[in-house]
Amino acid sequence: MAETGFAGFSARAVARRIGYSVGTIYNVFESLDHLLIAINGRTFELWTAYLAERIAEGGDDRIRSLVEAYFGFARNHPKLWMAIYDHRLPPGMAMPDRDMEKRRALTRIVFQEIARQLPQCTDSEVEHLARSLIATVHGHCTYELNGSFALMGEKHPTAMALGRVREAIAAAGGS
Amino acid sequence: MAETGFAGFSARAVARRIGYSVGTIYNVFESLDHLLIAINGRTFELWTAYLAERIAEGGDDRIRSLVEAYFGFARNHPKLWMAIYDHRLPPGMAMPDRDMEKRRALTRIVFQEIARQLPQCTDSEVEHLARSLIATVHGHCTYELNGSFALMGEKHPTAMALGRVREAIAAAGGS
DNA sequence: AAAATAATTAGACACTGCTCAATTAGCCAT
DNA sequence: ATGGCTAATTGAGCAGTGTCTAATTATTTT
Repeated sequence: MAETGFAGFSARAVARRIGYSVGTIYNVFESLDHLLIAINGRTFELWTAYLAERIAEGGDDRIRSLVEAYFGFARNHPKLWMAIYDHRLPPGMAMPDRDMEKRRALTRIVFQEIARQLPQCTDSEVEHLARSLIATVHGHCTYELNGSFALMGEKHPTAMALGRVREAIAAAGGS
Repeated sequence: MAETGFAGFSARAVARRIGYSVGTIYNVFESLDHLLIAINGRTFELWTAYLAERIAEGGDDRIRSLVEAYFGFARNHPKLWMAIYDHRLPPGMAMPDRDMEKRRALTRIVFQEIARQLPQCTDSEVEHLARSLIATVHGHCTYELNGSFALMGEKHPTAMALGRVREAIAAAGGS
């Protein structure tokens, strides 16, 4: 996935490279969707670990560390990162809870850091804001990776995202 | 595209429904990518027209009209809207200028409205901010359409996006 | 060594994007 | 009308895809 990207990914190519036949993959994974969920779940774990480490080892400006680590992981693994959002579950299918939890773990890190900046806010307020800020940074990150920002001549997407986050935290009464 | 979505879209299905064979489609469009570019180009035109109309017919709060129209179009045509971002050009291929222009037209509307709120800012400042706000709203819209916000229990994505936009304009010295 | 279980495979099915020689349709001058 | 020319259209074929299953091979247990 990291090499081919979502569009070029196929179960048959995986089978070839691991030296098994297609059938074996379908014995291990119920369907291609399940394999993709597993791959994206792993990506979420890597991403979460990367965020945690960069925040811990970063300086006092934890929000800056968070935003830059968000971008950093996506830039280091662009195809893995994009695959997370390229894969859409077929209508009837629900994501297994184990994989949902991997996604929540990343969200929780953001909650914690926003809460730290807004000690006077309720949990509910923090969660609302955190979700909005995740969407904000996600949007900037998407435009960076798919080349839209480059096409528009935008050279500092990370700084812009950080600016938006800072303004929102300030508006909510944070530091 | 509006019915099947990007993943379920195929040239053969198009051929069946227009009563032609596959070959004809490939005589008209150089490749499937070119057909997808044409479809997404049309979507951009529809979207731009919708934005312009809603801003013109909306009230004094033009920023609200803009953000709500951005979301509104995506909600009215979720599969068409998502197809814009689902389709990625193969590495070597460049987007034809006629289609690039359709995308710029939408961006220009946002520039104009941001500039209106920030008469004291330079064009360059407005363009930077506008790009960032597009990314911000895009992120919220993506999370709404792909169900992430619903999963997280977020009920007012449009209001959140509008809030972020308002804060950013205020921080830049706008009204 | 035999029986039972688990792992693995190859092939078939229906689908995909894409190409191209062969056919059909439309038009125009004789 | 007829023949000739061009433009439009076709569908079979290629290599690829996800998915399923009967048959085979490995492994473990008895």
